[in-house]
Amino acid sequence: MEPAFKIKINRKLYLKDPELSELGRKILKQGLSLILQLGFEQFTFKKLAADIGTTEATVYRYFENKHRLLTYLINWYWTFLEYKILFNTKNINNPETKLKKVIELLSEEPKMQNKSDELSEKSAYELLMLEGSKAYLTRHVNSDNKHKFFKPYKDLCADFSSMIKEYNPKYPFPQSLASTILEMSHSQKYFMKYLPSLTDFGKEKTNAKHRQFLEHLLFQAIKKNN
Amino acid sequence: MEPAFKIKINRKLYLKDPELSELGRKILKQGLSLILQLGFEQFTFKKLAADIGTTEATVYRYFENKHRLLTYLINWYWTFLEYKILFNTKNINNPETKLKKVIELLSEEPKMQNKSDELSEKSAYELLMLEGSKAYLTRHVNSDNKHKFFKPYKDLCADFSSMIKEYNPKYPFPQSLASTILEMSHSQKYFMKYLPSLTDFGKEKTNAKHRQFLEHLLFQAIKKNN
DNA sequence: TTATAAATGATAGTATTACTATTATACTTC
DNA sequence: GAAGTATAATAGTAATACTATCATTTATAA
Repeated sequence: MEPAFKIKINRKLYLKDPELSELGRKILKQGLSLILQLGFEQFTFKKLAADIGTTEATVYRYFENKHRLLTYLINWYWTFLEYKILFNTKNINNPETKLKKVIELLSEEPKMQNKSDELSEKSAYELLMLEGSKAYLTRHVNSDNKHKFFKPYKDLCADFSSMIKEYNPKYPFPQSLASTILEMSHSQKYFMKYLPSLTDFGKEKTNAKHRQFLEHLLFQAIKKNN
Repeated sequence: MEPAFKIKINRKLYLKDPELSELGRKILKQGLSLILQLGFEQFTFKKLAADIGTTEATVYRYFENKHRLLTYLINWYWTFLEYKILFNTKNINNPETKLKKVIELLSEEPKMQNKSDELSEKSAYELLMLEGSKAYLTRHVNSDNKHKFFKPYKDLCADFSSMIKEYNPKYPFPQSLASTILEMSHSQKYFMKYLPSLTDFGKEKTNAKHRQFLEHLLFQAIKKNN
C-alpha cells in the first residue's frame, strides 16, 4: 500500500531543496501544518520561522515566497496521488473496476499517519481541499504554467482521462470530465463540511454518498451505447 | 432581457451602502475592475482610492476590508445570475427545455456593456471565474456563513436543484449536481483559458463544446429509467 | 588537520499593507 | 443660518513581504 519512492518536485519551485536538510523538511511539514491552522492568507514565513525555531531569512533561503511553498506542497500531493492511483490500479484489467477504484481513492479521506519527518498524506489532502485552487488562481498562472508548475496535476488528469477513454473511447470530453471529478472530489468535500446545503450529503460522517455521487456522475457520463 | 430591478445585498457586507452615492458606486465599479486587473492579492484599498481620486480612509468607510468588497461583488453576481435564470426560464414549462436554457445561460459569456454607472455583468462574470472561490475558501467561512453571505449562492443552487428534481424527482443528488455544474461552468472556462490541457476545448473561441460538455454531464446524470 | 566552503543565526532595514484616528472642509437639509 | 453628514487631508501603527550584512556553526575536501 505504501509506495516506496521519493517524490520528485520541480526544481524551480524552491531555491534550495527542502528535502535535503532537517530544517528544510521542517519547513515543509510545519509549513503545511501552519497553513492549515491559519489559512494561507494569514500564514507568514515569520510565523513559520518562529514555529520551527529559526529565522525568517532562513526560510526565504528555501522558498522565494509563500506561494511557491504552497505550490510545492500541492504539487507534492498531486504527484503522490498520481502514484497512489497508478499503484492501486496497476493490476486491474477491467476498465470499469479500474475507474471505480479511482473514485474510491478520490473519495476516501486518508487516515492519520505520523511518520514524523515526512509530509503526511492526510494533511496534504486537507490542504488541497482548503487551499488547492489558490495554487492556480493567480495572475501569474501563465508564468507558473510555463515553469511547468501544473504538470503533476495535468499528468494526474491525463492518467484519469486515459482510463476513461479505455472504458469508452467515444466519449468526447475525457479531460474535462477527469478535471471535473478531481475538482469536485475536493470541493464537494469542502461544501459538505462548511456549506452542506450545497450538497446532498448533509453533515454525514461517512463519505459513502460523496463517493456514490461521483461514481454515478462519472459512469452516467461515459455510458456506452446511447 | 435586461431585468428592471435593484439587486439587494446583505447589509452586513458593507458599513455604508455603496449603491447610495456616486463615490460608493465608483468603489464598486472601479474596485471590480482593479481586482480583475491586479488580482485579488495585489489589490489594495489604497490603489483603489488613488484610482478613483479619493482616500484610503474613505474607502474604509464603505467596506471593512477588501474581502468584504469581494464578497459583495460576488454576491451581486450570484443574485444577478439567479434573477437572470428565473427570468429567462419563467415561461418555459418543459423541464428539459428549462434545464437546457440554464446550461445555455451558464455557458454563454456575457457581452460587453458599459452602462457607465452600473456594475457590468461581463466584469462580474470574469470576477467569479478568476476569484470566485476565494469568497468562501477562507478560515472565516463559518462566521461568514452565519452572516448569510452565501445565501445568494445557496438560493441559486436551490433553484437549479429544484429544476433538476422537476425533471427527475428520483435523482438522488440534485444539490450536489447543481453546485457541480455551477462550479464547473466557471472553472472549466478558467482551465480553457489558462490550462487548456485540463479540458477538451482547446483554446477555442466559442463556448459550444463547453456547453455541450455541461449539458451532456447534466442530462446523463439525471436520465430517467435506468 | 587544517582550510574552505556552505548553511544557519542574529540583526537590521525598507517599502507596502491593512488598518485607525483626528481634524478640517464642503455639501445638504431643515 | 445652524446642524448634521460626507469627504478630504493628514498622520500614525503594527504587521507583511521581503533584502542585506555579517558572524558563527557545521560539513567536506585537500
